[in-house]
Amino acid sequence: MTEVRRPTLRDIASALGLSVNTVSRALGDKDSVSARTRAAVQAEAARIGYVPNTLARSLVLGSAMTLGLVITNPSNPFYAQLISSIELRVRAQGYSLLLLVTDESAENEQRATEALLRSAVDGAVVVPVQAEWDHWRRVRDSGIPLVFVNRDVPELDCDMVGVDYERGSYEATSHLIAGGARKLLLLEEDLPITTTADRITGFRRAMSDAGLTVSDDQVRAVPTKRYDSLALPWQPEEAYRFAQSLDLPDGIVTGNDYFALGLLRVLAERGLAVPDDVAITGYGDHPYAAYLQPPLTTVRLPAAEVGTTAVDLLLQRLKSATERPRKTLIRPELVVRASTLSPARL
Amino acid sequence: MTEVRRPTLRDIASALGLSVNTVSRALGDKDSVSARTRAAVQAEAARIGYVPNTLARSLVLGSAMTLGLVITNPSNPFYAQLISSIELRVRAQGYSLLLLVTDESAENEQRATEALLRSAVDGAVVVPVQAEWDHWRRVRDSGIPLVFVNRDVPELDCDMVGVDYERGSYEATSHLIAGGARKLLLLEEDLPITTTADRITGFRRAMSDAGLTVSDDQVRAVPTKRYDSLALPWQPEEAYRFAQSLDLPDGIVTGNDYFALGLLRVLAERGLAVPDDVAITGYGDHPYAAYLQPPLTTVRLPAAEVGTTAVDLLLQRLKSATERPRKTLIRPELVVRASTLSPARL
DNA sequence: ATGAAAGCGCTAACAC
DNA sequence: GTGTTAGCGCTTTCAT
Repeated sequence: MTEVRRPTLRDIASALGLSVNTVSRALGDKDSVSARTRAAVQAEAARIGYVPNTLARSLVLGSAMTLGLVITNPSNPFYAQLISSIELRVRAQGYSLLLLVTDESAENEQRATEALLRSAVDGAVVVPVQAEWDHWRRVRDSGIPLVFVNRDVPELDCDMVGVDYERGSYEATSHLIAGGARKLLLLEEDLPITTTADRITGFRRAMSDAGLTVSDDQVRAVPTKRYDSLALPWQPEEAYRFAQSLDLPDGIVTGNDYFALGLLRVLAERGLAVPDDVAITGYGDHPYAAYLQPPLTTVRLPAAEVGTTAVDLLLQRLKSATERPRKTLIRPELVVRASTLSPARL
Repeated sequence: MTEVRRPTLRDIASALGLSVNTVSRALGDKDSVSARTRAAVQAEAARIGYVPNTLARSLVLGSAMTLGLVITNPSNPFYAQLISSIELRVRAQGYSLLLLVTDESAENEQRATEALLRSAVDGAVVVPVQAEWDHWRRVRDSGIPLVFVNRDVPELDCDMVGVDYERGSYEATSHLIAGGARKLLLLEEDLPITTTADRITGFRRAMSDAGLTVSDDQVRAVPTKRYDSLALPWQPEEAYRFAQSLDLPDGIVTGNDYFALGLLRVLAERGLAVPDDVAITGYGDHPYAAYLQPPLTTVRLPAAEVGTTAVDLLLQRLKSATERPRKTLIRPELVVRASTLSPARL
């Protein structure tokens, strides 16, 4: 492999006996360059394979045309879809995307903010760890707009796009109650994040609206291994172990599909029928949910819509920093399948 | 939000009555600056919240300390893990990561190479679409080292890290044969990529080694929707539909876990027992595989190892461009579960 | 140990 | 239309 010096504007200029400036305009501006010159420049550029140096361009323009994406865990299917939709939109708008993975670690997040500052991104889409936020204030204060996604940092008053987790949970719970369940259980993640808290709220509200009371042992957190995005932060395994020692009710709402998966095994082992003995709902509508035995009723998350909206908000914010921050919650959709469809109960 | 000018070396210099140069060295170099000056500079830098401008630095140094990752589909769990492991390693080495999603589209890939060239990345880890490769030659020839991952582009003679898909498929097939299956079927993706081809080879070889012949209708491609990374390129649904009209054998090897999922439903609907009537294997060991009914025998892919190795190869290549390209295949692991464990047959 | 000067590749003023 | 000049923020000679 030979060490190659990349062609610059100067190479084109000297080959054609023009000034660097003229070449620059010929390649960029609409007018202020004769058609002949422009054609000659473009021909020469193509011939030697000229590619503009974004670094130099960014330095003078003060913008790198780069956005940051700070995300906790790509192995979570919801976030994977988010990455795809965000990358798609960002690229369509002519920006590049810098990816930073935090693994639910505040320390990693802190380092990520430093990287964002150094790289001088024009803005960032952030799934915050929600443990600390002073470093985010620093980013915002240095003029880099942020859009929080999926979880908010209300202290900072930035744009935010999320999912109405409370509503999803409310609907799943109400659906179970409508199906005849009375003794309900909520199995949640033990992460200190608002998504989890919102689902708990939704569960409680649905119970309350149905005239049912909720005792403390009806809302349970499944112990979770953390800080390892090479695996998922939650596993069917953990829910399986946890549920083995559980006094099972007639309806279970879970905070994610993986929990439902572990649960299904426990129920099978105990010889309980789903949904006739116990009806269950998942959360996330992962690709396998429809193909479980029985197919899983679950809450479908609008990942692509969330991602796209986040990028659009960010780009708008880049144009006008003055508008007030907007908080958007996108409504998830309850997908009813056989794990809750118990004709016997209706 | 106030428009903020980021502090520069000059701000520190003028505040302290020093030259920009001295400040630069105080912040960087080991020596050649008095301890007093260095302390003063660092104090002032911290006070005003100085963050070096990577753009300017990169421009003069000729390296942006950025690597590219060009990947087809983050929603594929294998690639999601790859992204995590690569980002982790890249960041640990002080580099930033530019993410580009191609969605299995040659056109997107072409555009991705332009972005890589413009951004002047120091190198790139690439999961190639394998449809065209002239644009990759151009990237390599302009001095940007590439490491191909999971799929190779042999025409270009770059470093490559992959998975020994043939071996995984060989082992899965041999395992089914050892379990008593004689009439076997391979259900594969219909993507024109080497991973699929390699699995087919492994299947054929295992059959041949067992003295079994393979007719053309024993290797089938499941029709696949493509070009939409917001969803997966393959779905249980597709395999389900396809398998409905299939003459079922006593053992089925699938090219990914999603196919196995669709298959399980078909078998259940036909009243066939797994593994007693039909034994099946998946490919990928997705998080749900162990929790299916029955738990799925499948081939676990060493995603993290592949990702880490790829980054290490790339960084080595950045140091010495002269060594010969290395091709590494990492061995996957057959994970045996109940979908193939049929005591009755042994 | 510190400063002055040059330049990375590009674009934006301003002349002509 | 095109060229000249200046400068983005930083690092690297080379003086002092």
